Amino acid sequence: MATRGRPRGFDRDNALEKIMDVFWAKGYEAAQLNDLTAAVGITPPSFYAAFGSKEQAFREAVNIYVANDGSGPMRALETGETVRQAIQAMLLASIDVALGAPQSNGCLLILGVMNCQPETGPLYDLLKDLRRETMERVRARLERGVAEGDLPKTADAATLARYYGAIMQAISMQARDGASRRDLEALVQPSLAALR
Amino acid sequence: MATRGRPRGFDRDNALEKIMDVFWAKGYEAAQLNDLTAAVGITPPSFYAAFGSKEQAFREAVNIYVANDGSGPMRALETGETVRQAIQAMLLASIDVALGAPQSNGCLLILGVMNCQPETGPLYDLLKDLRRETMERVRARLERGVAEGDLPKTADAATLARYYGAIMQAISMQARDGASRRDLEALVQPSLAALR
DNA sequence: TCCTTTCTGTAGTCAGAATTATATAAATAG
DNA sequence: CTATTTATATAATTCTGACTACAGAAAGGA
Repeated sequence: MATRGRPRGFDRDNALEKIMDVFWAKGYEAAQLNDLTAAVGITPPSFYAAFGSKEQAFREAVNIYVANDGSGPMRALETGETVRQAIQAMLLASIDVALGAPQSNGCLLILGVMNCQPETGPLYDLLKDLRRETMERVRARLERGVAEGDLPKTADAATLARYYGAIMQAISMQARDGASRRDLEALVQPSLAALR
Repeated sequence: MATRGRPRGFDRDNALEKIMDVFWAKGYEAAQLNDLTAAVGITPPSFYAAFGSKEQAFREAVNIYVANDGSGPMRALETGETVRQAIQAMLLASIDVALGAPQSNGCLLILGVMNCQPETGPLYDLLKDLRRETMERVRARLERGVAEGDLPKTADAATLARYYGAIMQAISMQARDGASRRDLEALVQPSLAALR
């Protein structure tokens, strides 16, 4: 059962990378099909044959983003001896992600779908769920910190997890507003004061 | 030189309030002319005769937002004996604003124009400038705190101002994501730890 | 009263953007 | 070689959403 029919004239994975870059740079709604097809170097019918629709392409792009470019902060969270080191590493990795965006700045999961168009609701929810997952992983790490004695028994892991989720969102927003690496790194120390 | 011609059939200021509510709830791009005219109860030609264009209407809406609904945090900043009290009052006022939005949630200045459509660039910059102004007022208050001995001489007012600007942005984002008042208020205490 | 001015309602125009119909090209299976 | 299958390119189609032409209505001024 070899491949039948005319073979695809481009590499699908490679194309998906480029599509993700466009979504990352512009967000879902501002990324026009034009931009997507131009970035890959294909025409609309090829795009639809390969990815189904703009929305499905976005979902796939989010998947590879989570697996690759966007995975730094969550990996950093598992490094370090203490909670404080882990959180700090996560925040610094968030800054890397925010400044590493292709054109614009900020994290795809945070800024990819902001508008409240009725039709983009499902994609907004998709990203919102991923943000919630992120917060839960942070909470798990904080709870471990409490268990290991890094944090006092009275520390509220859920509250602090929400707090550091907020800091990461703010990093992306300020990166979008043009903040420099130095500006963003200056947010880290103040935010770590909450761990005392 | 009394008024000439047929008088307008609606109250312009009242209409502008309703227009602002729609922009606040949906953001600039998601707010369709349909929504705006329906909220006021007028037809498109009346809208254009009174406000010029969607963009100009948005600019006017931002103006009255800054003057009225959105003014709470900056007024709160001037209250309180200590810097800490002032900042805390400002953050709590931000929560009021974020939760007081008509339908959706969050601050108009923070979430009103998120997309990077080329044509919305000027409006994005308009809001970005207002956010920068906010940060500068916070910095001025922090500098006063240093002068008055509320904060150590070594405190970096610019960094802390950026930090509290970030917290307010995060409050709006989390409100948009459905956070409750309790959730948002839980962000305040951790963020105040940076003032020690 | 008649003219000028300005607003209002109906019903469009116009541009932009996602998606697709049709014909053609490039591969495998028989 | 022919048929079948799948991809591609050109050129629509379709829909949405900002904006407006035109005719009629409501005021003031001569």
